[in-house]
Amino acid sequence: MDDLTEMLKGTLEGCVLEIIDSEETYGYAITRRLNELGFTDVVEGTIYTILLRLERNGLVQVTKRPSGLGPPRKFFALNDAGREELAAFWAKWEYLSSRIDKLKEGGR
Amino acid sequence: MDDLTEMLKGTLEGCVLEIIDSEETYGYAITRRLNELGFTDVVEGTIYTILLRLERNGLVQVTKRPSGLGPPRKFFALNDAGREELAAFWAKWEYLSSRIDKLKEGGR
DNA sequence: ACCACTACACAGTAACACGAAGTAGAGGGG
DNA sequence: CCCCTCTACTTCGTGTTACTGTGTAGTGGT
Repeated sequence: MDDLTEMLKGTLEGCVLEIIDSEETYGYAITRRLNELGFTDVVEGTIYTILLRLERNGLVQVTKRPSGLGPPRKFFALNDAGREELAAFWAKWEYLSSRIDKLKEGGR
Repeated sequence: MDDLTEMLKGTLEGCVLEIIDSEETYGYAITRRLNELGFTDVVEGTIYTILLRLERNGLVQVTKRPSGLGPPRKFFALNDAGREELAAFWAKWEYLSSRIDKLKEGGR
């Protein structure tokens, strides 16, 4: 699938929140997971900027743990604010995708 | 619905293409149509920049016609390139929304 | 004269995903 | 022993996009 970057704006962060919510995990693994899920072109740099943003906005709790096969990992878990943000994201997605699908079906 | 602007990036242009494809129309009317369809916060300034972009990218054919109740209108119609772009947009939307819905259903 | 509605244009802003480069740790092959 | 690969995180700069604000202009109503 060719360039999805513009369409991902605003949704990729929500996807990251969802993944973190389903399991405490770290940047590199999140990137791999997204690649598996069909977001094939998402690269680490993108995810790390999102994770730093989440941290800066106080939506996640961060724990550093040694890895065994590389540098230590920064594990992320959602806090209450993060779960609220995730719920808000899904509400928006629901709203937007329903409108767009309706538009696609020919309008009214 | 609170701020959808980030999520609209990449999709709003496609919505405009779809509206133009369904009927030759002009900026002000497109804005009103989008507002009706639930994109309540979309304003004219946004649509005009999109229309200028479409024109610059050679996706539309433009015709100026007098209005009768205001300044002349610039009517937009898709050309072949525009219809191709629209098809590509829907393909991307289909792809992305299916992946995100799958992620929402709990992943795998 | 003033206001409301229609209609378009344009300069500036903020947010976001991405690319590129770098740092660092662990393990394996020649 | 050095190089390469894979894991893992960071940071700076870039391009695209939607939005905001402001301005212009035409028509009709009060």
